[in-house]
Amino acid sequence: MRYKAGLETRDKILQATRKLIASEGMDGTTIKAICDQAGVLPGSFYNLFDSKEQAILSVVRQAIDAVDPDPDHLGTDTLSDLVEAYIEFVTEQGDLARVYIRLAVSGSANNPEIWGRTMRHHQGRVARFAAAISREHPLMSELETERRAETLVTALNGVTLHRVMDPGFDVSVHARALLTDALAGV
Amino acid sequence: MRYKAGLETRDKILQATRKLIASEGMDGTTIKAICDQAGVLPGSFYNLFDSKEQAILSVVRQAIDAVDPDPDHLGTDTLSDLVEAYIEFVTEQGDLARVYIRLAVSGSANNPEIWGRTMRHHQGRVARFAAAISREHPLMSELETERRAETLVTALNGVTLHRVMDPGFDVSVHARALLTDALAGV
DNA sequence: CTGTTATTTGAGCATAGACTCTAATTTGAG
DNA sequence: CTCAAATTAGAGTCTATGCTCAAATAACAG
Repeated sequence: MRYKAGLETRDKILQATRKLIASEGMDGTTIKAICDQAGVLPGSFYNLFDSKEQAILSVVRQAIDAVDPDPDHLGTDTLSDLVEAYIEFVTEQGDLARVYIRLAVSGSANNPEIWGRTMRHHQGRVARFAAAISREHPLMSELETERRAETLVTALNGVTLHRVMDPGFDVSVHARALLTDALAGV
Repeated sequence: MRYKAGLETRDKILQATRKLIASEGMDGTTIKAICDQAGVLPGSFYNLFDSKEQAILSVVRQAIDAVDPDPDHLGTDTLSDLVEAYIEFVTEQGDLARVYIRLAVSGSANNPEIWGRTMRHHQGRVARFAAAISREHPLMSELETERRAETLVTALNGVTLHRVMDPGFDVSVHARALLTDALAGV
């Protein structure tokens, strides 16, 4: 892939794949469906991707990146910043949020590649949350900080999980409540 | 199906289906895999079930029933009882917990039957949690009670979601933390 | 323009999956 | 024991899916 046309086609295919994973799931996303949606024929698909799995992995990477735009930036985010960023991700990028949740369930089950990625991402995320908590509560033990961060991150994913099922579910209310509760007793 | 042999075969098939959904997911669960695992041939399967979907739905029902053994019993459970029961379910019945989480993601997406069941179950569960909160905090407004119940139930599902990915994840610690936090600021 | 390389086309292959059918076997009520 | 009904066996059908390939077309560096 070196010409402009190829790059555009690649993009159309990835968009189609993303939309399909979000609506049909990983297994329900077929080559035919991707090609129809992208307005492309199988030959073109296989000119740009080695396999269906490769296209799916690209979308998986997009989703993970979208959750945590800058995972190494152990910066000055407050816990509230992190939660608000997550709320925005879930509400503004519905398709990617769906992909993100499906990752954990369908993807991780039988694909070690996806499982590894997801777990590493989760750990990084917990570390980031823990750092924020630690900044706001310097006296809290490291163990306690870590535990609170992990509880919060998994709980937030639960909220997203429910949102994926029920589009009317108000993510922001429940996510903010989790944030408040998480540090209420400190 | 009226003879004893048929009932036993039916049972073997459902066990196999349950195990397979837990390990491979709904789409990964094929007739051949079910039959191999159950030690049965396709002809027997279709003598007892109309379709693959019917077998899956039976297991789905099992999973939902196992989460909330007695959903109409708006009894005297405390919130802690409910959380502990859920912890036990997740840790003691790993396969069904996996099925339960997959329900929400893979199942609900394209199967209105499963989606409806899951949503109804969720509502019932939230109501049960809300009733327990209300009993323990009679002065709390109904709206607030409901919201706290819903946050807690979805957060607990998030903990289960993570446990499904990482068997080493300590459900009880995080679930109990959610319980404590949920009412810490009251 | 030209020639090389990238891209697209679309028919086609191989495999796997859901499900069917008929003949044989087993069950158990009377 | 008997016989109708239930169950099992297992080969076979049909469709969908992932992927390939050779030929035709488009892109673009020089």
